[in-house]
Amino acid sequence: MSDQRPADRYHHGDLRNALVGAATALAREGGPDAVVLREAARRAGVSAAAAYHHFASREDLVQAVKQRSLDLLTGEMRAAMAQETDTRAAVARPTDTSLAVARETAPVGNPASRADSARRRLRALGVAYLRFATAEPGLFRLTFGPRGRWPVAGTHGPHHTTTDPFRLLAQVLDELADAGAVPAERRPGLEYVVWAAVHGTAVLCLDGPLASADPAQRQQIIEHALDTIIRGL
Amino acid sequence: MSDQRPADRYHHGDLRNALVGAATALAREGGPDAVVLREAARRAGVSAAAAYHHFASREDLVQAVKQRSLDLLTGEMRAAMAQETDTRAAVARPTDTSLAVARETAPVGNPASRADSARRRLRALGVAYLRFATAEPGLFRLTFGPRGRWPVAGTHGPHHTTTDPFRLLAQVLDELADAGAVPAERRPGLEYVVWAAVHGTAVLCLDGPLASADPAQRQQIIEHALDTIIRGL
DNA sequence: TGTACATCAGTGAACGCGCGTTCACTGATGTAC
DNA sequence: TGTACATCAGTGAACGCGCGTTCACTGATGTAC
Repeated sequence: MSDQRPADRYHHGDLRNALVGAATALAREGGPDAVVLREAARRAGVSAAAAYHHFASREDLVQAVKQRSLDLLTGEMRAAMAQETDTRAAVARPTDTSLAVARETAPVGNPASRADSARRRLRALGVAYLRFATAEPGLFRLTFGPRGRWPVAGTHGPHHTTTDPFRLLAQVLDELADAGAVPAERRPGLEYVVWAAVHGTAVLCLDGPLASADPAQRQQIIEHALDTIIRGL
Repeated sequence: MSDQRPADRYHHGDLRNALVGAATALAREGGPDAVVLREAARRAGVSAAAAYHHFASREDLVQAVKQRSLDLLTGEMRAAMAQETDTRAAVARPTDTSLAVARETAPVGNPASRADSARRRLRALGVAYLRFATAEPGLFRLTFGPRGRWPVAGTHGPHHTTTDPFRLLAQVLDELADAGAVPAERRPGLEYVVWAAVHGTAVLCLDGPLASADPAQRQQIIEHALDTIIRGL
């Protein structure tokens, strides 16, 4: 799937997408500062001015890239969580292959096993987040830099108008609280605490002292961090 | 103390310092991208070319700002820790006003009280780090951005050739391990785990979803995060 | 104490760069009749 | 089915911007004799 326009056509047909694609590639290669409108247009095989029929400004284009990047992360986190849910469900009910999210299948088993399974899912979410960060450092820095596109909680009730990764995290923490693995008084705001710890680990791996560590050591720290967070709940 | 050169003098006398000072002010005001060599020279009352007698390049100047910023953070963390040490020492020995760092006065009291006091110091370090981040977001982003000036552990033995904040953290964690509050097998790499959690909290407060939260809520999350980390050790 | 001179730390003008953005335009498309 | 025309999505040249950096230079300083 090339973003390049076919040479024989005057109209591109899907230029907006092509520009976002090219800009995303730029971000992937060089992070936030590498997202250059003129270069994205060049890669799409189009004049720079053409971009202004689709975006009000460079910033507008960058926003679109951030959104696309966040969508990618969301997809991976959903997949990681669904897989963990499947695994668990498969143990209990071998024939169930549904992709239903955790909440719908959670109230199964005794509290201890429910807590265990929620902890596994929480860990899977963290692993997915960190995998994305290390696999796509450019996109990660763009999405979570200053004026980034952070997932945010909605203001209208729980699990409503909420961007997905945040919602997934909230869901798992609710399960842990329901199973008694997190005292009720500690539940409020816990999303931010867990997120901060995982995000900080990503930053240390990408830009911090762990950037120059060898992958094995990095992986060890990641495990250590996830263990510590879960233990601290 | 103005960085501006006295109008009647041709030679500045302390231009290098003045440039770093002006550049630091720029970083304070606008973060990494705001550190513009020409503007720093302007503020120092000097031509842009003059800067090249003191720095090889803009990047060189930026490095100096990063170092200065890290020194500021180091100072605040040392102070926070010394104060917590003093408080503790004052309880035990009211007349002792020395600024000796914790390690030198640590082996006092039973393990439980030593652990408690180390936990208080760990918390104080975290609070100081977060206070710096929120008080100086521009410097913080510069110092801990990509290609930042991260404190790093030295390679020659423990607590050797180590930048200070890292060393302080390692010290407190050693105390906790000595007091039995951290199982020995979990001690290696724990600096990075704790640092990641605290750093992530800072990022969420500066650039993330907590940036738009009111200070009271932010403070609450901070306390929650520190509690969770310490509990998870 | 005075003078010649090397050295250091400034000046100001200029360069090239690549960017975001605007402009008047033109080619292609599709719809009304 | 053909034609007029509005609309949309491109072009390419140009603009201004502020930056980092270089250059040949000059004023101030301090040291050797």
